[in-house]
Amino acid sequence: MWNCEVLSNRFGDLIGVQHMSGKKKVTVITPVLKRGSGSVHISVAEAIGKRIVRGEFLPGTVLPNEAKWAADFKVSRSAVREAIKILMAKNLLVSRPKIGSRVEPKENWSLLDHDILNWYATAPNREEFLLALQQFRTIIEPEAAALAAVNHTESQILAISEACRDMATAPSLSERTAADVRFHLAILRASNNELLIPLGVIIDQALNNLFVLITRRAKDLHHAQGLHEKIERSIRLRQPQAARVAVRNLLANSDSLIK
Amino acid sequence: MWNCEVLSNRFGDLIGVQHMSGKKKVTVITPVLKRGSGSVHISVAEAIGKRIVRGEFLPGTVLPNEAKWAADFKVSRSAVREAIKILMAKNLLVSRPKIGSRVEPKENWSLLDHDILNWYATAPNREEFLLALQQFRTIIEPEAAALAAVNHTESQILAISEACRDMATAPSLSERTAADVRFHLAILRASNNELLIPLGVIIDQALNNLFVLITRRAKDLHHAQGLHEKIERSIRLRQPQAARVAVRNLLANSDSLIK
DNA sequence: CAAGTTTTATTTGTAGGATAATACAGATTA
DNA sequence: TAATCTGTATTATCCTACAAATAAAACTTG
Repeated sequence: MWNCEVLSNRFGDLIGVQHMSGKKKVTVITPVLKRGSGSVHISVAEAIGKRIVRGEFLPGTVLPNEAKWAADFKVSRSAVREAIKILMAKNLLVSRPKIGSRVEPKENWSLLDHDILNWYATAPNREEFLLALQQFRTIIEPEAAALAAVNHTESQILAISEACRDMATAPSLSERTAADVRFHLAILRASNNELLIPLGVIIDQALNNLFVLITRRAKDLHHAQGLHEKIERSIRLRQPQAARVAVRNLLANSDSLIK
Repeated sequence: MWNCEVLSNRFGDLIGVQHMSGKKKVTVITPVLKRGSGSVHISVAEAIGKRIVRGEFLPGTVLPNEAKWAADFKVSRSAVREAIKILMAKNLLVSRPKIGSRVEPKENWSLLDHDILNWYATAPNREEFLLALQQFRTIIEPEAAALAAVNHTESQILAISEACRDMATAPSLSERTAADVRFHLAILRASNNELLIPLGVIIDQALNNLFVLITRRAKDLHHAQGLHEKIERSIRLRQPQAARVAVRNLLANSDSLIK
């Protein structure tokens, strides 16, 4: 008689089923596919991708072959192949005939990809990850704001100002966070350097991971709002240096909330 | 009687076949697949991806359906589907039943992806693109160098110094460029912020597009070498501010070569 | 025995067909 | 008119079969 325990992490998604026989714990974990949301190949890509990103398959190792994934997940080989193509496109692995799919060195991963960041956020080293995110923001955002102060168009500054107002009037914390993200993305767009725009995923990720830490005290929220408005005004008045400084102040403020 | 003209761009890859009947030029361009290099689905993804990136299918429009692509390229529908999954993974499009594959707004594209960057480099607006690349570098690289000056490990500074020496002793211009790329990537790694590493594709792209513009005069090369060595020394001696300034000088120098 | 050569086995790559699910558009009905 | 049903086009999924590539084993041959 087998005794099965369903494993799940603190984020609530299923990791697998651990089989036990008496006291002997069998190490084989049968992966379980989270069905229902989206199509099958997306779910498979997510399942395999998460396991790679979490370090279950180290760079250089070859994954089980397509037939095995298909059997494990109880899906067709085609679905597995499409999933693997997705992971290939994100440079998590390369696959060659007879060899199989080999996990690429971490350097090649498209870490700035929306999905990979999400998978990464569920990985063990969360604090370290959050600090890297914030450090990245302090590199990008002051300069983006300075560029926005110089280059923004009329409609772009309108978007920034509107997001800033939405932050002030947001009824809930989650809506405030959404407006916050909109605010920073609007600044990236207003920089009018299209290469900066993909970095929005970093901001999105950071703010949505940070907002649980943000203190709900009205005083702090009011202070943060003032910092945002200072950024908005500097950009609107086309003062790049002031914008740079204002963004640095804001980021220093949220950094202080982490530590 | 039909008169066909094979179209190719200045990079030598085939774009399509333009059919002509007398003086009436038919606008339909039959896509041609560049076979031979890599697998079919990769080629298909590249062919479709390039056409999207070049603006042939504007954001919001739906692509021809899978059966049509399969017929046009004379490949199986499975191959087309795998190609489309690749483009989905890079956020160029979303595909849903009954709707088809719709091109995503440009904002969502993973522009920092290696492949997309390459496809982008073959698009019409090259000069603009190069300027955006260089602007991006001036945002990232000074700060990366400053971080590297603070955080680098022993082996990391060794890699930087070695690449710097390789630049000086490189026998050919292409080898010099390769060492140049290695140098800047080594600095990104030495920053020890893993989110910065994916930005290496920007540097790679910039340098490999720039090197055709670089004057071959020995004096200029010697000057550039001095600028690189100044960066190397500042990082090695753990002087972040000096490193920042040195990188800015280098980038200003290469900017002057463009204009 | 050593070194190269051929064969074999394993895995991904490609093809094409069958069926299901989905979502929009238009017809039908209350 | 409004709600519901039905048709239809398209992707989603699954399946089977075969092709191509290549690592490893078996086999020559000097």
